[in-house]
Amino acid sequence: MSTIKEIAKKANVSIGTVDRVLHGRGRVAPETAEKIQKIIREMGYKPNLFARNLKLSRLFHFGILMPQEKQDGGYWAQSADGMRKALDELKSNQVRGHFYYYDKYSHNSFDHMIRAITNARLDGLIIAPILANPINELLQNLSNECPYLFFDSDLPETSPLSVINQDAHQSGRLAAELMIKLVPSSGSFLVIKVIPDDYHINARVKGFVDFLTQIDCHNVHVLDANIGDDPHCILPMVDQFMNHYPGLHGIFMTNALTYQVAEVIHQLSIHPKPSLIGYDLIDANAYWLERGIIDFIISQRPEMQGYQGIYTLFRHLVTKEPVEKRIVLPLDIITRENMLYHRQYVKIKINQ
Amino acid sequence: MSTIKEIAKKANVSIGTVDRVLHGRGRVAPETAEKIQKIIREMGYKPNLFARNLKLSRLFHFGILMPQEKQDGGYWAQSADGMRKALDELKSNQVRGHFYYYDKYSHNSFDHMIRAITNARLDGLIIAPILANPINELLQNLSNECPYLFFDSDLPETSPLSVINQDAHQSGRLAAELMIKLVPSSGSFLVIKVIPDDYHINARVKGFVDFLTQIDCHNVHVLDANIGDDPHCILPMVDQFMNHYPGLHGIFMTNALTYQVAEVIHQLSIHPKPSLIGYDLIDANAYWLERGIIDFIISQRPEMQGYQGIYTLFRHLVTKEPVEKRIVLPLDIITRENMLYHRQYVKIKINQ
DNA sequence: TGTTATTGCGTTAACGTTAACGCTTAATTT
DNA sequence: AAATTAAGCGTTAACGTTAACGCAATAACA
Repeated sequence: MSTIKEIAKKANVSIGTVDRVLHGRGRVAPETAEKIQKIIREMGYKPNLFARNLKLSRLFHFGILMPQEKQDGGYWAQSADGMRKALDELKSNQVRGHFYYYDKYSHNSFDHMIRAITNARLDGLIIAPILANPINELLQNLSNECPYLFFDSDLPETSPLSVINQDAHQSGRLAAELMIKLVPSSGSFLVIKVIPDDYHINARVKGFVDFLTQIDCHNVHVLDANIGDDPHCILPMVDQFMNHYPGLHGIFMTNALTYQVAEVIHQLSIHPKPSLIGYDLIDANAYWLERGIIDFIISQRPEMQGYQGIYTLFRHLVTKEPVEKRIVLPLDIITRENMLYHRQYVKIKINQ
Repeated sequence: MSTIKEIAKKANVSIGTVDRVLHGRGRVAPETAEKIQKIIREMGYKPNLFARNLKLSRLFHFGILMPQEKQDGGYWAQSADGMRKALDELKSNQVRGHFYYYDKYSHNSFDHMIRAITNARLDGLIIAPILANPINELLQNLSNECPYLFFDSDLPETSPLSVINQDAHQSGRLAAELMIKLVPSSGSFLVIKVIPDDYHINARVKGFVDFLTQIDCHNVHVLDANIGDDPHCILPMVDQFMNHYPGLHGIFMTNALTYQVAEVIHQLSIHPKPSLIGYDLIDANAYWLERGIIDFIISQRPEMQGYQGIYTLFRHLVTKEPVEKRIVLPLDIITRENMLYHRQYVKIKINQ
C-alpha cells in the first residue's frame, strides 16, 4: 500500500509538495509536479480514506424525506427503523441523519419543507418519492453537489444515485400465484386499487391481472377505492361491493391497508371466508394474519430498504466506493407461521 | 461526538486508563473502571472507526469450517458467498478469511483438518456443526483465546460466542401451514426424513407433524430415507413408497434434496400431482420450482447466515461490541414468482 | 531489611492525510 | 540599493485510537 510519504521519498520532495500536487493547490514547479504525477500513477496511489476522514473530521449530513412514520398503518416507521439502525452503526463514521416528514395525503406544506432542506446544506438525500410533483420541484432546487437516492418507489426522468425498492409488477404476479394456490382458477377475484394511486399500486394491479389472464382466468374485478385523505373510508366501500358480488373467492388488497379489508370480512362473517392477500407486515395486518383472516402478506422489507439506503449513501459519500444504481429487494411472503421471526427480526436485529 | 479524550477529562484520568477500560486490558482499579464505564455509557461513546482503522495494523484471521461448497446441491456455496461478501467489505478493516472444508458424508480426514486449524493460530472460527463428534473434538483442542460461533445448526453442551440459524421446529410448522393452504386437511401426507438425521431434520419433522396434529389431521406418514453417503438413492425409495400409497396429496421433504423428489414425481407423471414443499433455493430446486413441480421452498437465508457470521465475529474481535448470543433468521417462503429476486439478491447483492 | 513483583496509572509515538505556517531564494517594486 | 512580493518548497500540529513503555507506590517475598 503506497502512501504520500513513500511518494515523497521517491520524488525527493516533502509530503507537503505531494499533497499540493494531489489537490492541485498550486505553488509547485511544473517539472516537479509532473515528476510527482508520474510516480503517483506508477505506484497506483489511493488515498487512505481512514486517514483522510480522520483528519477532516468532517460530519456528513444525510437528509431523509419520507411520509410521516404513522402513515400507512405505521409502515413508514419500519423504513425509519432500518435507517436509524444504520445511522447508529455509522455514528462513529461522522454520519448524521435528519428526518423530514411529509403528509402523503396533503400536497401543501411542501414549500416550507423544500426551503428547509435546501437551507440545510445536506451532503446527501434519501427520498421516498410518493408525491411526484413536489419532489420533482425539490430536485430542481437542489444543489448539484447533493446526491439523492430513492427508496420504496421511483420517479421517472430523474437521475438518482441509486434506487432501492421492489419489482411492483412482479409482486402483483406473486399475489396472483399465491391466490391460485389457495383458490382454484375458476374462482372470482376482487382487486382493491387504492386511489390516489401511484406507479407502485398500478404495477401491482397489472401484475396480478396479467398473471391471471395468462392462465385464462378472467373473473377479476378491479375496484377503485378513492380514499382521498381518509384511509378509514375503505370499510363501507368494500362492504357495499361484497353485497353486490356475494360469491367472491379471493381479495387482493394493493397496499398496507389490508387490515381494513380483514375487518370487513370479520364483521360481515362472510362464509366461506374469501382468501385475502395484501401488503406490509404492520401491526394491524399481523393481528389479522394471526387470526387467519389474512392468508398472505407480501412484505417489501422496508427496514432493509432504509438500512441499505443509508449505507449506499455512506459508501458513495464517505468511502467513495462505487454503488449499485438499482437494488431490487426480494419479495417476502409472510404467513401466520413465519411472521414471528420476521417481526422479531425487525424488532431485534434492526431496531436494536 | 465523544472521544476517549473527553471521557478521560470527565473522569479525571488519562486516555490510557480509558483505553484499558474500553478494551478490558486490566490494570485499572475497580472503582476507577466503574466510574469510567458509567461515563462511557452516559456519553454514548462509539469509537471512531477512522482513527481505529488508521492505527490498527494487526490482521485478524477468521477460520471457516464447513462442508464442501458443492454438497447439498450447492447449498453451502450460498453460505460461503455471504461470507466472501462480508470478508470483501471488511478487507480494509484488517480481516482475512480462511476456508476449511469437510466432507459431511465422511468422518475421516478430520484429524488432518483439526491439526491444520489448531496450527493456524486463528483469531476466530465460524463453524457449521454438522458432524457433532469431530467438531466437539476440535473444540477441545482449540485455544481458549479463539472464540467460535455456529451457523446453520447448533451443538449442545458447547459455549459458542453466538449461534446463527433458524427455528427448525417452526419451519416444520410453516411447511405444514403452507401444505394445508394447498391441500384440504382431509388429505394424506408424506414426510421424508433423511437419514443420517440430525437435530435440525428431526425438529422439522416434529414441527410439521405437530401442526397437523393440532388441526386434527393424522394422515401423515414419515418415511425414513437412509441415504448413507449417496444422496442419489432417494429416487428408488420414494418410487417404491408411491406405489404403496398412490393417493398421496402432499410431500414434505426435510432437506435440500427436494429436487430428487421432484424428479420422481415428474418421471412417474403422478396425477393429480402431489403438492411438494422442501428446503433451500439451490439450482436444482429452482429448476423444479420454475416447472411447478415444487410448490414452496423454505429458505434458510444461507448467504445472510454467512454474512452475519463474519460480521458477528468482526464486532466481537475488532470493534469489541457486544454481540447477540443467538440470531434467528426469518423463514423465507420461495415460489416460482418470487424466486427470481431471491436468487438475484444472492447473486448481485451478496456475491458482488 | 532489602529485593522483587504487582497494581494502577500516565506518557508517548505511531497510523496517513491535511492545511496552516514559515523559510529560502529570486523577482519586482520603490 | 533597500524594501516588498511571490514562487517553491519543507515543517509541523492536528484528527482519535492503540499499545508499548515507564514510573510510582504498594505488596509479597527472602
